[in-house]
Amino acid sequence: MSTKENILNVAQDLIQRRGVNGMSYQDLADAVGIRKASVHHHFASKSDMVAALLQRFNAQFDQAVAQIANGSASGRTRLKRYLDLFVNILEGSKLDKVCVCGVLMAEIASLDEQGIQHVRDFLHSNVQQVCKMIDAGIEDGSLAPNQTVAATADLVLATLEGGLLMARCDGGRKRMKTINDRLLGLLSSG
Amino acid sequence: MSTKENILNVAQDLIQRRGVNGMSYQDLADAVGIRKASVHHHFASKSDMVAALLQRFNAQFDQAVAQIANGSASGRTRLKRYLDLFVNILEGSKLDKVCVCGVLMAEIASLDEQGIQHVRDFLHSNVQQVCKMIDAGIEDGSLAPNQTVAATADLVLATLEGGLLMARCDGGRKRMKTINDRLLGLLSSG
DNA sequence: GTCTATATAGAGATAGAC
DNA sequence: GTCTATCTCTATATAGAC
Repeated sequence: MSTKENILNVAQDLIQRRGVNGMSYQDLADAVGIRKASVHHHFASKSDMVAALLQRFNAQFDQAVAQIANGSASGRTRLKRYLDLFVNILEGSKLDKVCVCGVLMAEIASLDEQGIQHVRDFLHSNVQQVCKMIDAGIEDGSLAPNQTVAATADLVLATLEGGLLMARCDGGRKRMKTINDRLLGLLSSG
Repeated sequence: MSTKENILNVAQDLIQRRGVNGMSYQDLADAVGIRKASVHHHFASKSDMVAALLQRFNAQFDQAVAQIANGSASGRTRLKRYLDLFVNILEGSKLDKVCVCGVLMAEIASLDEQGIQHVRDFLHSNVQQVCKMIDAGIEDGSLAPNQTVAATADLVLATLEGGLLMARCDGGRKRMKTINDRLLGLLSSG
């Protein structure tokens, strides 16, 4: 793995645990095993680094979500798998991880326009994909029909982002699963 | 208003907009119109200040919530009023505010044990009160019966905290209202 | 691509005068 | 209770040698 990728991996982990403002070039250098100046060689400024990280994260996450959204399972099953994506961000560690974009939404004032746009892209892309899953679920009868699919998708994403923060703070993976089960129950048919 | 209260007011505003790590004693001093050393006179350390702020915030919020939860309106109406409490955190300004505890959940790694406990207290207290509203709604028939009231209350809080972050990032108050309407619709009877 | 060294700025915090 | 002055540490960032 290249040093550049290595830096991004460490940066993502630290951001998910501590936030952008809680992570420094020194932290990155220490974790990767190089010097601060070497980190600057790969990413001239911190906002450059955050932008590169978000671009990569969005691409990776989009791919995982697309695989679920375009699957052949029922809409409900696809949605369940999507919810599990977020549960699996929590590893059960002491200072656990949450969604990258969840953290950055809370620190949005520290981002430049490019960073903010990446976070907005994450939201937009995810809402769109969740809409597709819900549409499929209504079509195949596994999810309850409703005239507000976009609002429902927004609700799903809000619950996931907020649920992760809550679960990390108190209750862990178990609490996150409980919230997701309840959400899926409310959206299911029958 | 005392200088101490003044500092807390400014601190709360800044934390809601920028986060704890995005706010400094210098920012507070500038906004209040005193010097950094004077801020330290009132709150020796930053974590002292955050603890005092959270204690005050929880007490104020608890009171507002209790007034709603103990009201005579239907459970559904009480829940609606509770959701509106969160909508009203957003003022429609450029860099808008979100829930204090929503921000701190994202920055939980920067808090000491006392601060973390205050955030947990916020969650616990709010979940409890939402449970009361849901119970009342089931009793009076305005909300749909379910065997998982605690999980539903968790879902409500997760949606509110995540919804605020999303709405501030993109869509504003309108988006927050849409999410809350959808949530209330899913929980309502009939 | 990595290093040492340094510049510059800001952070949280303290001492002591008024 | 507020001030000036200062301490110490850490932050982002750059210059230039290897």
